[in-house]
Amino acid sequence: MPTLSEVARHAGVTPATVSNVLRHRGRVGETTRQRVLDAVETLGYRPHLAARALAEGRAPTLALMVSSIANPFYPEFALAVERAARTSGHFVIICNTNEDPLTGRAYLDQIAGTLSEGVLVTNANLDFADLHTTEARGTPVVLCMWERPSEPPGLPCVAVDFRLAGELAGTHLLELGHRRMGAIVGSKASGIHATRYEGFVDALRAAGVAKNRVRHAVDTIRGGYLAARALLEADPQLTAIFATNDLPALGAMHAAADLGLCVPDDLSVVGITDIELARESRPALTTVAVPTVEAAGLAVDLLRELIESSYGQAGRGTKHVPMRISSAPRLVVRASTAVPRARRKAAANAGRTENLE
Amino acid sequence: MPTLSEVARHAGVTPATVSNVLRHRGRVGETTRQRVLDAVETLGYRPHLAARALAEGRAPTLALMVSSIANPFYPEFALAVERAARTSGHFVIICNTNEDPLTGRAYLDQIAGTLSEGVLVTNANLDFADLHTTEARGTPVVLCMWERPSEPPGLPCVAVDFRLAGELAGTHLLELGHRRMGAIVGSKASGIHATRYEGFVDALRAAGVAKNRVRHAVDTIRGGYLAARALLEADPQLTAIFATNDLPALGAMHAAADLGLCVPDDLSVVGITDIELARESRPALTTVAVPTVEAAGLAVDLLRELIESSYGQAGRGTKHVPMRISSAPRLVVRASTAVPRARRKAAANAGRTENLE
DNA sequence: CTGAAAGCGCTAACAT
DNA sequence: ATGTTAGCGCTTTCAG
Repeated sequence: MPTLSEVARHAGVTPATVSNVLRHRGRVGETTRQRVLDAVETLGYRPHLAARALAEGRAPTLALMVSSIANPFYPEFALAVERAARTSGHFVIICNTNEDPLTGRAYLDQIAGTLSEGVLVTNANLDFADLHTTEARGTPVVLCMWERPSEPPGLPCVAVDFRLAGELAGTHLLELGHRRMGAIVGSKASGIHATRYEGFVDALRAAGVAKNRVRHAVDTIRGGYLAARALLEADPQLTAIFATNDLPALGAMHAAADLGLCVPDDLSVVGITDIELARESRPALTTVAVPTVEAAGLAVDLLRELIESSYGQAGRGTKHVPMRISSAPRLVVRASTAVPRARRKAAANAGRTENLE
Repeated sequence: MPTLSEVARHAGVTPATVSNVLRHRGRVGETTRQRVLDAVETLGYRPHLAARALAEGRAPTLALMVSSIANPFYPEFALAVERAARTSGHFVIICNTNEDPLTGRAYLDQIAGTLSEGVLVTNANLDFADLHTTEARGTPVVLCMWERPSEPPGLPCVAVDFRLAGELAGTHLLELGHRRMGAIVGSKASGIHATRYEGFVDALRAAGVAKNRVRHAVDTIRGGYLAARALLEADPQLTAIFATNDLPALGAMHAAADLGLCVPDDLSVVGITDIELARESRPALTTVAVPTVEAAGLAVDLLRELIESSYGQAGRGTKHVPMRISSAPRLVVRASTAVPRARRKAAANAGRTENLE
């Protein structure tokens, strides 16, 4: 592979000049510029990114920490992150922590600041102390999906109002006439979904509805399935189930099917996130859409800014921790929610009565 | 961040020695070794990967080219790749081509050999010429999921016998008694699924069954849905549908549902791959499982070997192109396939008759 | 067993 | 407008 100096020699200039024309820095005469470009072309020169990284003191990569890329939310998010990262010439290294804080730490220790100039963190179950450490070492970190805009974490982040998401789900169910509902709260270990559930409960409480059973579950279709079955067996009168994530919501639909319940007529189901699968399920899942792509963009932008401003390096301690807030989640009504059957009958009767009048 | 020399100074030795103890190279006295280790510990030294990459002439990353990480197969594969890569100290940079050869080329041009010492390629719709170019420039490339073990491509690869996968699917349907089947062939553009379909057709042909309608589709649930509807509308007598991938197969199930057909009683559906969703669908999808994790492991191993042997750099042209073959795909019977209804009735009648005798 | 020295390919002040 | 000169942090012969 040709190097800068070879190109320089070929063009009859010095490496510095070549570097300048390539990076649009400094002033370079038009003729030499052309000569250099030609040399680059004929030699097929490509800058050596590792060398450049060393010289610049910054590698053109971002580390994206995820718990497991196999969870369908992450790929969608990762794709958005990659798109955003490319616009600033960054590559993304994908780091699966598998929910293991030690794996996460190992990643941070190895690449933060040495191969990546920034770290993006999703709910990867990382140790916050480790994140602070890497930040203290000079590598900016941003949390990509903070759940509580009202309670900033100690780290730069992009917050999404997940409490509102839960509330919207609850309100929707309430408006349809549901009064007896179940809730499936995912990610028990990390407790990260608590906020969503709070929002849901708030909605019910505001409406004076107290009937609400909860069940924790792992954040998968299967987890939701199991939780929903338990919920439905404990209280067969439930007319609706809210899940803090789409995957468990999908599982709840399966559980309903297995119990001979028809969704949405016998049981309404609503989730949160709006992953692609939500659109593709049968019936299509009503869910509260979270601005994933937007959040990814905001996160990358924020990280980029922190990098430029060398956040963390300078006056540590006194600076305020930036937080960006994404646009609000919004309800997407599809086919998995409806007026509960009992109500519908009542409404039908009412209608008939009216007709008779 | 502390550097090697700082550690050296702190330990009263030279950088070379520190490097040696850290990399278990060269002979170092036990006492100095300990001293160095202590210094590393107290200073919190972490090797600068970019610097090391430059000095060693090789960056510790692998580029994984995928068409779109949002397609659920890729995350599963990517996860396996990352796991395998880590065992040799490699990080993985995820490169979404979005099916665009130009994007793919841009990635290759930028990072191959400059930030990544190897490239892993899935069906990312890359230009083979570009791959050959990067190989010629000295960066090993391996194709991760070559579909025809009998026809090696010109590049190192891991092959999976996808013809057999199609055949297994066909045979399964045949054995259940299906005679009138439809096929959904995905990824028309790249033609990559043709082999799977061939296998399917071979099976039918061998059984003397010619009834088989084909339809091409994009490789998504929606694509499968559309194709299945078209198939079923064109020939309502179809008792089974084979799809060259799980996603379209899932879509076919939805189409059946919308047409009032019960899977598997009215229509059997079988796919290929066995992505996680196949286990989670309702009914669970019968499919031909492909050894994804194994293939990922083989691909990383192969790539690693090529890197060690500096394949491509030395005696170009005369070498033979290595190919690894994964274990065979195998049928996983779940709930989406069954004996066709007509047959079942016949069998029932036969049974009754026998009983009467 | 350890140190000295050169250099990986590039960038960045500073000179000219 | 271009050239000079130092490194970036690490590895790696080759001496001692």
